[in-house]
Amino acid sequence: MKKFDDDRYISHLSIDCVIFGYRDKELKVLISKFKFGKGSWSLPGGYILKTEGIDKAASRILKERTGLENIYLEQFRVFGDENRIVNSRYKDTIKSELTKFDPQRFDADVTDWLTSRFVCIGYYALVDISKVNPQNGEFDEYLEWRSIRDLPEMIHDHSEILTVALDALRQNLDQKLIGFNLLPETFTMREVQELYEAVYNRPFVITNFQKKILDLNVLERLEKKFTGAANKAPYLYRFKK
Amino acid sequence: MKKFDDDRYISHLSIDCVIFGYRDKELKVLISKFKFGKGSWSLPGGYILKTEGIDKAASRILKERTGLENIYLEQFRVFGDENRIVNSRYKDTIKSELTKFDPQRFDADVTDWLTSRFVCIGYYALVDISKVNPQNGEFDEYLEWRSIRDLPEMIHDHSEILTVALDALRQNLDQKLIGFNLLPETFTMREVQELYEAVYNRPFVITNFQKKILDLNVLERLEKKFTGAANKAPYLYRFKK
DNA sequence: GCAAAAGTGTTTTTCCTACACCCATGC
DNA sequence: GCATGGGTGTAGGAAAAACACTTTTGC
Repeated sequence: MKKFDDDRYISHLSIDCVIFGYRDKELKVLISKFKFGKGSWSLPGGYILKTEGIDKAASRILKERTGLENIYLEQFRVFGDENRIVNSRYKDTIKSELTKFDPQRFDADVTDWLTSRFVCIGYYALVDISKVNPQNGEFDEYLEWRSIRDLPEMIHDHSEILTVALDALRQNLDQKLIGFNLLPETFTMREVQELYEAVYNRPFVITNFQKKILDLNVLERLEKKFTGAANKAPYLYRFKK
Repeated sequence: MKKFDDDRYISHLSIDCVIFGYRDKELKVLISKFKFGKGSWSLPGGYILKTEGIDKAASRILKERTGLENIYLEQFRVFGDENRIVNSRYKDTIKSELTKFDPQRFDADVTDWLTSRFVCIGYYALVDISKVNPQNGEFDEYLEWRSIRDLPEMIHDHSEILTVALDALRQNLDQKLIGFNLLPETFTMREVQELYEAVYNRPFVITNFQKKILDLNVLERLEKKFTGAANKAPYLYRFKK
């Protein structure tokens, strides 16, 4: 394999993505079992081409891992402490494992570049989890949807990045009406409520929740959904474009 | 003068600061009459040392221009469009004027560096305007406090950055109780109200405003302030630490 | 009919707004 | 006393929360 071409990218600047999905009444995050650094977990990330806008770079990185385009994306914070990588206890392991893995592709220059000081722009993404087909990146052993209530130890400051992303999501979910990006095309009111309960980790009163959401006037009611259960069939809704 | 040492800084990454102050019932921004680029206006900004955290860099840049330390600072957005500098109509003028101004300090390498593509981290700062003693930076002809209702044309995308900063301030003023950073140590309730009116550009009902602020329970009431005016003396307040 | 869940309507509470009123101050 | 602005109390209304009730569905 040919040498990793760090020269195409802006140095010392990276993007990390917190990809949120929703399934089984749980808010989930797509994280990567990292090939290097003792098999720790990491957020999907990447670098910015010298000729590429940062939103474009984030979209590209997401496309690579999820296969999806036009994903809902929000920049939420820059992480730029001078020691965030340099003092990381993963740094040296990663460096030596990279070299061992492929000395052609990762020579000393490249591993220095990869493990140097990085300022990281954090983005979070909201996806319809059923549409995602996770694709390993170059540094991923595999990707996995993990519940936000059951997160493993993560590399560098990625746990902190994730926490800040979740805070930002909680702040924006209501205000910007972005929650529907986590649901399929059509959904019942109960599903919306369960999503909110998963994000905020607290119950809502069903009748008031329904009123609140319908009063927003952003949903259109479709036909009923007959599940075969012995109870009244709920309406399906769709987000108005 | 010796050559501008771009090698100390992370390349393609900059910080711009929107410094808010409050005086004469108006919200003001400290902006710089730029020495180059036809004397346009610009936001105070700077670069990040390779060994320096970004918050630290922002503090340093602010210290240089205002003389103050421990300023309230908030990161609010990254501006990373690939064309934000490259396609700017100011780029070529700035480049040639820099060279003419000091060919030793700004040779071709340096001017290329300075006018290359930059990703810019936006910070806003809140200061007690009476404590600021504006200091020109290397590229400033002079600095000036301008009302947000009377802003000049600005270089590159600095007008947009300013607009986004003001939006972020409006979002956070209430929520994070940061407004008091714009006021002196002690202040009357009316002064708080006038500050809010300046920021949001709308009137508040005085009685209800007072109740709202006092109910936050973050102010302590001090002695009265006798102004010599023929009316009841208002209380002074101080922000509880 | 019955259990389960959906959905609607009503009451209660809380919060916000408007406004009337009293208070301190200097002349 | 009086004009001026500071500060408090209260009534009305809108929005949110709590709760009671009706409807639909499959067995």
